[in-house]
Amino acid sequence: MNKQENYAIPLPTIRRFPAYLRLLKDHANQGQMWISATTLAEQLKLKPIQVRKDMACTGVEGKPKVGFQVCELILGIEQYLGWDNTTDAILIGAGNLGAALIGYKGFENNGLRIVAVFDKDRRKVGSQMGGIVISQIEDLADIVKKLGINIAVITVPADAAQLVAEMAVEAGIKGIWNFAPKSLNLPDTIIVQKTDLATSFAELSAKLRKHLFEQKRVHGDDK
Amino acid sequence: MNKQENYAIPLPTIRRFPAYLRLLKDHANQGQMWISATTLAEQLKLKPIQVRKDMACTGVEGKPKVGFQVCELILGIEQYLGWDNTTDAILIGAGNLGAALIGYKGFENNGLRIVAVFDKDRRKVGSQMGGIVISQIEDLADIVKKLGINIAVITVPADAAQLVAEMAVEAGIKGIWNFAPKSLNLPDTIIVQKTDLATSFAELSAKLRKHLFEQKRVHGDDK
DNA sequence: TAGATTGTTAATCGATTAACAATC
DNA sequence: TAGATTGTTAATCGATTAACAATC
Repeated sequence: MNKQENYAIPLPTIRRFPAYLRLLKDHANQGQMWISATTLAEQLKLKPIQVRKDMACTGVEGKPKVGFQVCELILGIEQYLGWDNTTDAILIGAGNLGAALIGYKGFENNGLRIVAVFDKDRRKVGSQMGGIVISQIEDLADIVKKLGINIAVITVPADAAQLVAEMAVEAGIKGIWNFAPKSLNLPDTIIVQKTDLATSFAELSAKLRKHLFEQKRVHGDDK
Repeated sequence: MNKQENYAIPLPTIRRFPAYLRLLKDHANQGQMWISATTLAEQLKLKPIQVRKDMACTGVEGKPKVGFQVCELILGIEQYLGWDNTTDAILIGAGNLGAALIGYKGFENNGLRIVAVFDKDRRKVGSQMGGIVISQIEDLADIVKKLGINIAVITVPADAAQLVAEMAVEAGIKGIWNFAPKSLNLPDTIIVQKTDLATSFAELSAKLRKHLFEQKRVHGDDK
């Protein structure tokens, strides 16, 4: 058992892992063997001490004056996230967002493979999306059970989200990645992760507002 | 000047604002005039005290025993985020993700209106995406300046992100919403908000891992 | 009125940052 | 060796949670 399995890694650290991973892979591709926390921090606009703390969570040890072994860090992060193995998942909702996600190159890097796509629109059923034939939603339970799928990605409109989520859970799905702007009401045993585009835009809006406000003050329009 | 302009609202609170907003609008549509923090908390799986603290940030005051006026809260949040007025923006990268975002109904609700779309692929130029004609990227500066646009949404592949971001900044863009999985290197004066799909998936992966680990322990497979 | 709910003040919790000895 | 970098321990900062008086 790894040391870090006992103590939960802070959520902010987990959120930074993917950015580290991409950067580390870039460096690995360029043949770089070692990298320091200082360098990583600079390229991601973080503080070196924070990078060192984050790297400590992976269990990988660095060498003073040299830094960390790039490959070790990559493996450490991938192992922690379970991205070293591929996990099969289904996608529900063959709209624009679903298409974008399937086409999104990142999926492969994150160890997620969409093996079935569902849509309630009969006209879409039978056609392909990213090389995967779209199935009718009535077949969801059968396919999930047959393939032993645990994860569902939900990209249906908000008003359909709760219903398809319940269908997925009924079929045996354990984890849901929800892109619908709707809070899902499911048993506690189901892991739900929401990705809300509006949340991110709210952050931008707040930053812009603050920025404009501060500019105003500097220009003396205010007190 | 509003009281809350002086003190920054916590980022976690800002991140929760969009979910509150959607729920409040649902209630408003159903003709509900008042709502308590307790009810909001229940529906979003938060604690009542947290909702009260968040609502306090909007400057809206509630009535003991009754709760908050739904419309007031909606206006309070929208005003803070600047979502009560429409802001024009451009979108760079007419791929699947760009199409999904333009089609995404949420944009209108968030006061963001895409008025121009750019792509470097000449074959796409001239065709439409969500009712907007795609322009060649060479015209970006002219259009941004002519329309006085401040915000750019970037949905190009990772390796093109830095370049188009620099073009946008050069043209006068002040805020960037970056969907490309690449850390942008821009002047401090530019507000950059990234939306990283892998970040969200990393959270789900960590939760699943923890869940599996705890299940294992319960079943006694591990000390 | 009684009880639910608000808003405020204080306590707790957790993440970030600082300081510094250890080390290659 | 000297200096850059690590890892650890302590301090700081900020958000969440608890407690409780005020109130409709």
